[in-house]
Amino acid sequence: MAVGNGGLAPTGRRRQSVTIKHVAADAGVSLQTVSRVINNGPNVRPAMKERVQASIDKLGYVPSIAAQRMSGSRSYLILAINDRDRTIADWRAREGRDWIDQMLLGGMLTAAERGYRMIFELVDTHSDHVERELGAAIAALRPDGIIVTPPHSENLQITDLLAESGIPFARIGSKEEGPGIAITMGDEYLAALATDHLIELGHKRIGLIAGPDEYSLAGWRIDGWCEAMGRAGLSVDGLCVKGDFGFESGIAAANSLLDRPDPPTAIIASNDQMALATLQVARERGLAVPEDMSLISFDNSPVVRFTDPPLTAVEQPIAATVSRAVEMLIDARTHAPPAEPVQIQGELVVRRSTGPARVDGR
Amino acid sequence: MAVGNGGLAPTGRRRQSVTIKHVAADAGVSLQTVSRVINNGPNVRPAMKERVQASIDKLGYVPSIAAQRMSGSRSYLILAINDRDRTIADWRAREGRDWIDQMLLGGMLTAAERGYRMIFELVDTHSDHVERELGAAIAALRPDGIIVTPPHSENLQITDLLAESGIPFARIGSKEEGPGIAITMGDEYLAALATDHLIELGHKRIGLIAGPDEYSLAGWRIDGWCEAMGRAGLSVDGLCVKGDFGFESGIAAANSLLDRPDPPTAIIASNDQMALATLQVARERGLAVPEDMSLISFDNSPVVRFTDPPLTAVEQPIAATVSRAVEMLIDARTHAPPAEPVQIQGELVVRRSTGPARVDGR
DNA sequence: ATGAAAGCGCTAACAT
DNA sequence: ATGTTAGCGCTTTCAT
Repeated sequence: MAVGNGGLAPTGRRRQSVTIKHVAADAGVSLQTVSRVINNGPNVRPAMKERVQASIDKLGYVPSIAAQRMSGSRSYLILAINDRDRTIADWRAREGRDWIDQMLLGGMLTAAERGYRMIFELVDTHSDHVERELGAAIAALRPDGIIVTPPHSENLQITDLLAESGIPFARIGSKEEGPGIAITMGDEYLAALATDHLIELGHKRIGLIAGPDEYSLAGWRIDGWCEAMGRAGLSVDGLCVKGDFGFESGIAAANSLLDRPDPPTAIIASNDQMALATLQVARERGLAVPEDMSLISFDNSPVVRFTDPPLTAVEQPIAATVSRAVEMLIDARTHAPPAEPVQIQGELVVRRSTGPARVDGR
Repeated sequence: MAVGNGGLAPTGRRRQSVTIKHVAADAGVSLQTVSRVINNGPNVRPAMKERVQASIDKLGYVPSIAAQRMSGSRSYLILAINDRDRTIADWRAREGRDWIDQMLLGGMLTAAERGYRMIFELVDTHSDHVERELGAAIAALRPDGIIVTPPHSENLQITDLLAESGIPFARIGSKEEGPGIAITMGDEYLAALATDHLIELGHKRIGLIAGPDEYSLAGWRIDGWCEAMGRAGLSVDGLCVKGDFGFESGIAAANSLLDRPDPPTAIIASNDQMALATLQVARERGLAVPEDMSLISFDNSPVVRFTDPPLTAVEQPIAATVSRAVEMLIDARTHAPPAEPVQIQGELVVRRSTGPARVDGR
């Protein structure tokens, strides 16, 4: 017979079995005191607190988050917003991109530690009803914090709406000034890191397949690559081609790079899909990787470990980033969040798609 | 006064901007009538309904789910429970298992269509505080439906607790009688299908690497294989070895199968991890796949498309299953859910790891 | 077919 | 340091 339900006749409508009232009655105190204990409020004598806690434990009482929300306090909900089309496309493709997984788990575990839960919501970016969709989610849930990812995190229509809602929010993949906590994964540094790795291997012509302008992080990766090339005194002329993060665009970009009279001996692709495409192009052209051409990928989703050869890749620490975002969002109640963009550092995972440049320079 | 935050002074505590009251005032009706319109209740004249709906649209009103929950109605929340250790291990490993992704998206999209949201929760199976963990989640959220996956779906401690809570729940991967909606993915049929595929290719000795007894579905897969072998007049003697769904156990199982004086010419592994292990063992032994040995995997997670060769695999329709579960759970308010186990059919995806048996029988 | 009143479980504001 | 009161936004009685 479970705990709780103590004196309650099982006849009535089945509402919440054990409420704050039961606890108050059991401990012989007022509702308020119980509430204070639950919320670690001040002005409770240790002895009192202990007694109430004992009743809570005994009855197995857990506060209803709906009721907590109602009375003007927290909802204990963190909302994570992702782009609908992109998320569904990835999901359908089943090609092993696991950023939703990483977001969910990174966020969920951290949230759980603090008594919060995460809810995911898909929202169309390119749509005149963004406001309605997002506004509805906010109104329905009234979350205590919201996490937005690219491209939403750079969509002014969205960030303005969030700012107006008064709910703390984190912009992942954005370093713009403005409302909300900006968090990045050090794209510029990582691109430079990847480039340096290739330079150390003796490569002189290092191509970059960039992402679309719509994403600022695509630009930061270009910056990092340019910076590292410049530092080494290497030219970047004609070595940067834009893709759209899709496989097909990667094919085109890789071909355009390799069609040059003086083709790169190494290529950095700004995401896994375009790297996979580049790998295929190399194979079609009879170029061995890494003997004839080195390749580095961005994202490091699981699939790049299973290609032949496994790809050297820049790891995007998505779980850690979302986890940190959740923490800052929860803390925003009490401490003011950092005004400067927060950076969660990724790293380069060296595998077998990168090797020394050929001495003949080809 | 007050569309949105329009007239609201930013001074006061910021509560829900547009409430049912605003709508009632705007439409010049009682709260009750608005509530009836929201919930598609009876006894509202079409004209009235239209007028209220107009106000709702105009003000952009969205009901607060917390308030809806409070007043004894629905919470519009579906809770999905997964095993903590297994989920975290998969996530950390980043080996491309995507069942969480499939669950989340399959469930989330269907839930969203009906105005519901999904929340994920990790619970330890092997723990004396299952009751506390699960009970706390239920008490805090009061979801309208709960989805449990293996091994939870076959844990009596858990299913009993759920039954007692009075909240509709779905047991995925379980066909036991008892409370809750049982849903399976046709494991027995699928195992037979895989076996038949190999038999048609001329294989006579088809090994099975089974899953642990803890999972009923492991048994169903054995049954399906046995049945197909029997139908074809083939012996199963010594051709079934148990693993635990882990890579290492797959290595051991594959070795044990291939060490036989009369080794199988084809192997079915009960999940992807063990299939990957089998592939590695084959490679180590100099067996070409599929020339020397055919291999079929269960689950069809993204990674098996990227191995060399890509694996023929049984597809587990996780997204469809969870989607169906969500639907039945939501419908449980009105229609009684099916008493018989529901089956969502998977399929066999033929790739390049299966081929004709060698004529010499080796 | 509509409205008024009561109350869900909890916390904020105000006592004491 | 503790208790009392009012009310969050909504749905459920129970009128009319």
